[in-house]
Amino acid sequence: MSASKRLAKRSIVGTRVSGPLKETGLYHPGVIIGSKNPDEFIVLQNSCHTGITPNSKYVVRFDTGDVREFSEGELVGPGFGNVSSLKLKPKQKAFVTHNGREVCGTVVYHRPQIDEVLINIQPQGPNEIPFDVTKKLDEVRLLESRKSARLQEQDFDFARLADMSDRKRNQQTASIDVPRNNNVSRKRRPSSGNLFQSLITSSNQGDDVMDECAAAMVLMSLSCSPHSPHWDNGMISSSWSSSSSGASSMLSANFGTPSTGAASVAGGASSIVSGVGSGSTGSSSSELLSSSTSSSHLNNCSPTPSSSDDGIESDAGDWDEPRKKRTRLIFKCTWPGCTVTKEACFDIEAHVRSVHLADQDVAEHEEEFYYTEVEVPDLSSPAPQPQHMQTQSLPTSFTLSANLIHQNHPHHQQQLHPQQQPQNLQHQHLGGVGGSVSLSSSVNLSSMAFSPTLSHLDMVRPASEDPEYKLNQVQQQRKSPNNTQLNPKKRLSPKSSPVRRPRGDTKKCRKVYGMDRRDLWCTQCKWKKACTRFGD
DNA sequence: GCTGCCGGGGG
DNA sequence: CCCCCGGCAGC
Repeated sequence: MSASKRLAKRSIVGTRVSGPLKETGLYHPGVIIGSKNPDEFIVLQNSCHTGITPNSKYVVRFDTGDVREFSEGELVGPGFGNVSSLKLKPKQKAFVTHNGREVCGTVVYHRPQIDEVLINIQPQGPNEIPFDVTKKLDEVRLLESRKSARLQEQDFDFARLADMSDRKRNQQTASIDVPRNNNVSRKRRPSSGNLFQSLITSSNQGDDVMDECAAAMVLMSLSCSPHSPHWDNGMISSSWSSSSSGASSMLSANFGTPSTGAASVAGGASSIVSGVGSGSTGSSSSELLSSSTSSSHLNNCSPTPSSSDDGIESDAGDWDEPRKKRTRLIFKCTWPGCTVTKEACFDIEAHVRSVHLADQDVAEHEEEFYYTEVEVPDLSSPAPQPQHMQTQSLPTSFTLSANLIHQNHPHHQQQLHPQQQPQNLQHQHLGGVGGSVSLSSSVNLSSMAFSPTLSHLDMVRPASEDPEYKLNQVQQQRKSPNNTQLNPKKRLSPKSSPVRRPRGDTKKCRKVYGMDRRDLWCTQCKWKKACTRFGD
């Protein structure tokens, strides 16, 4: 039950998929680097922006470097098609598990009528010889597994796994639970490992979609339309800044409908809602983060947060376009007392690492927590400077996104999957449930509420358990002048007092069933863990 | 003292 | 991953 095992929500960008080359019909591995959706804006205005329409095109960069577009149905991968629907062609590169390890081979033949795929496995070592294996189609993968299965699991919501195992054991809930109280419940709705997967799933189920759209429309109409002044002026920029504005407040008020409503919307449509700010749910940055992340992939350490991207989450970026031209970003060291600013992320990282972290055994990318982007007027631009564009510190969410940008900076050898990064960060900086030290003692909700999130998972998960919420807390703390914990090691110290979960006041298995009927307890109660059956 | 549950450890 | 339990802390 460690926060470090949780992952942040994900965007479709970065998802590994396999797509067919028209020339050969063979599938090749690649990564989604964006999407194109001609209907997007219209859909958005209708407040039913699920990010998916039948016309969605996904831009996939093959591992070979080729970039191609595919429609949803063409792709195979998490959230997309399944190999089981394919007829594999000879010479198709495929991965299967053989003797407990993943091996790579090429398809010799595929006989769908008997569900048999003969795969020739190439030798993996000098002492091995090629051999053939026969597999069923659904045992064949077109994508290499990422790391171990364990690590793969960690890409998913850890608590979900616990829930699933619990559910498996109890077999008492056929449907997905909705948290009764999103503030303290440890129990989360199972979250898909892939946003699109959940979106598509709900789309396929059909009946949820309209409800989600309707809910989103209600939420949207409560605040403002895309045409409203708030929308045009305040929201986007406030979403990028820590400054307060009426629009933001309004958004937070109107969208801060915690779990009761939001959870029911949880699946696809919440991305709509979250696209305009999830407000006081407190989780703030996620999809904004994703947006920047996707941009970062394309722009490689560009200091511009929302460079244009055809990706599905680039809405803010599109609207941000006019502002972008009038401001620029510099990188400011946030180490207490240090006022160094740099033009390039590379430079500021070098500064932090060499000056502040030089004598410390810090984790990789640790330096990323010690600088932030600052938006400053771009004097080279002739455009007038609107009032709300005074020099502003960007929200922590953006700092994070910048960190993600840096992940792809050439000087980082380690090319992290964008989805892995939040976990990485969290792992390094959050000690346990509730975060380390006094992270949750003073949470500046006001600024967090302004950052929109485009991730529907925010709406599902209690804000307090949102990884990015915690990251925000970390960074809020770091930015706070009252933050006296200068040494990251101190922050990370396990000695630091974790914030204990408030004691639930509802009945627990122990009370309900008593010690003599311990076999009726939920697994968690048996294990002296937080009760999942009567969780608050 | 009872109870909930976190963190850690064994298998 | 399953299971157990020491120990902390709220009540």
